[in-house]
Amino acid sequence: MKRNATIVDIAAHLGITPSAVSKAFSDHPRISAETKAKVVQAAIQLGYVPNGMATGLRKGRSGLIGVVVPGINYSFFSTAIKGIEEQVTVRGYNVLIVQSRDSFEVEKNQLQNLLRAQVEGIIASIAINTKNYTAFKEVAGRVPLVLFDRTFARSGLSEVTIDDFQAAVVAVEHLISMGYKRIAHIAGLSHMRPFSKRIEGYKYALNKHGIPGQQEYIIECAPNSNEGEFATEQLLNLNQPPDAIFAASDYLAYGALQIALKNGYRVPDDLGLVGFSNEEFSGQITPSISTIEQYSERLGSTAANLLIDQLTFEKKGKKYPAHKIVITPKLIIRQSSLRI
Amino acid sequence: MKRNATIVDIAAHLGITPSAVSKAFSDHPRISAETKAKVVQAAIQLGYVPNGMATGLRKGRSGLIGVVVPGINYSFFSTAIKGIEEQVTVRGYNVLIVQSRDSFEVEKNQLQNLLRAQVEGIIASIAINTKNYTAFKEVAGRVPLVLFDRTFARSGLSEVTIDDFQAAVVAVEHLISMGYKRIAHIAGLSHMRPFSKRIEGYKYALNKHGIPGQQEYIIECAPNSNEGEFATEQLLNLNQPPDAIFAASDYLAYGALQIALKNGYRVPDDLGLVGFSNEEFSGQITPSISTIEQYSERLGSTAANLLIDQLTFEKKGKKYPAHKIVITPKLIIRQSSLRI
DNA sequence: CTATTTTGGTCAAACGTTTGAACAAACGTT
DNA sequence: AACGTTTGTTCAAACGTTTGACCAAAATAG
Repeated sequence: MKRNATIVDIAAHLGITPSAVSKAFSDHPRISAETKAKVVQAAIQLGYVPNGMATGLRKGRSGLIGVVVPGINYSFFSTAIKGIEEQVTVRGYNVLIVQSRDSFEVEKNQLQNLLRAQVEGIIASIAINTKNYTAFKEVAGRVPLVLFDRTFARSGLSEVTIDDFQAAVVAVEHLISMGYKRIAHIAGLSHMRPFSKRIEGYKYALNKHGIPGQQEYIIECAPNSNEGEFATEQLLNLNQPPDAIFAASDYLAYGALQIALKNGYRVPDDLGLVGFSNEEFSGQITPSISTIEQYSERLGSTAANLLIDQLTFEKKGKKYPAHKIVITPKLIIRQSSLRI
Repeated sequence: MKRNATIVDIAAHLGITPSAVSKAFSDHPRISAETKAKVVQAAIQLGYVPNGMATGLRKGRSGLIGVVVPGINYSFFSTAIKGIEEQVTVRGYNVLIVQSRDSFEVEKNQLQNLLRAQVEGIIASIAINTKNYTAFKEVAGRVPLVLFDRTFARSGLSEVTIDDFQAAVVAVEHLISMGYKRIAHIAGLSHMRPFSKRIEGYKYALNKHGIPGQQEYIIECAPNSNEGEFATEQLLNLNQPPDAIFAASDYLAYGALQIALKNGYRVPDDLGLVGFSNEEFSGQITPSISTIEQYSERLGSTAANLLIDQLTFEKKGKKYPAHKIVITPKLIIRQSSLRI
């Protein structure tokens, strides 16, 4: 590994001072065109790459944005990160990504890591078992912070979310319009914001259309297909089993589908089904599952823009109040809920 | 945003010098236990977070590992990154992730970004249209570099791959053992290493079992379901259509499945099918698709370990020769190829 | 031909930390 | 009591870059 050439090497090479070189790079008006040319020449010749840590230290900026998500491999988060990365790159930043692995402790540690790395801002989606926002409030006192998707109830922090309430309403109203009468909801864990909103929306839609809600029609569980199967078994064993299920995730919906088919239900004829998130597979299986498109990539890029806006604003010493941006999701109607 | 407390602030606060504070933090033997205690006290009181750029500059290390992938949202890469992130974190590094968006130009730029950020090593999977490895060779002259999955033919660079050849052999032999006679291959783009290896393995397996290969039975295309559909139409329109297809990706296999079913083929009875990569959906659709598990997370963590090993080695001034690590993938037999 | 402006730099300090050398005070040894 | 050692700290330089102040020479003005 050869030592990196520095501005000093270039200066020595040309018989000028380092500061002249620095100014040449930044196109300073007091440096002659000739010198500038020689400097870039020497730079490529010596394979010069500016030392980001040095410039960062001097200029008080790292050019780094921190991102903390429960897990990068969840397709929702990975596409959100795609959106973040692209936007952030466009605006001249790099992105430092860490995982909380849905653990509060790890999350805290990782936030600390990001601060130590001198990130200029943080975009985060909170871990599933993070109950209070003190750690995040603390962080927000140091660098701009934007939460996305998984946020806190009333934290006063900037956030970008999708309108889970509205999405649930639309999904349920769609089922109602298809003539389903007894609509159940397999919910996610209700202490997480997105899921609680979906529950609220579900209840609201039923109520709005004069359909009595039943306690047994709402089952909370972790959003994976196994739990979906389990929940569906419970539902179908009720005295009055539902004739439609609104599931809080496509994985839950998939589990529901499996159990329904296994028990001889025809989907959508005997049982309507709407999922959530528009996972890759949900459009590809048979019957395809109606779902909610969350625009996760746009969610990411929106969060990135909000953060950087805030960043540049505060650099000018101006106060930037907390913003809440809500993205409206879209219902995708597929076979699983389309009965004629 | 309050200015971050520095070591100087702590020093002033306690009436000692910054260097004493620094030494206290690093548990220097010449600093009294009493002072050390006072320093950590003051540190938490003032909310001190060490400035990574300053320490990095001084110590000549950033604690950053760069990762460049075509796209973070491809499930293969996102799970590989999960593996990388976790391993790298354990070993005290952070990970700077960039996307090449499968563009050679972007890739080059992003590599430059990483170097500027002073990453201590880079883990990369090359863009689809990157034809030569000069840029990577260049990078490898500056920091340790490990390629994974998408690598160059004979670059002399360290790499971690899965045994695509062997995987293809196993897949095709499985089809043969199931009694399929005319086995076609929907391949990826053959200039990419993993795909060319799969083609070789496919040919080798046929040859080994005395099955004559046919040129029309191999179709190269981009690995998505649309292309898979297209390729399958071609195959099924041949005078002698195949009775089994080994597809170089689950998406291709999925496309094949769609077209097969549409044309009245029963899968696996009339047409056997094996995909590649074990994507989320391939186990969930009906019929479920036999496939190859690539252990992408382990691929990532292995690459991370290899890189950091090399890193620590070279820090001691020792030369670390290029390593090639090959992970053996596993055939997962599901409905699409299991005929009795 | 002196005075002023412009041109093209150089100088030095600073960003926050680390680290070897230096040093004063306290202690132990003969 | 003189000397060596240990203890606990301060000093100063360094990492690579940026930037305002400064300066000498050349160009322009009066």
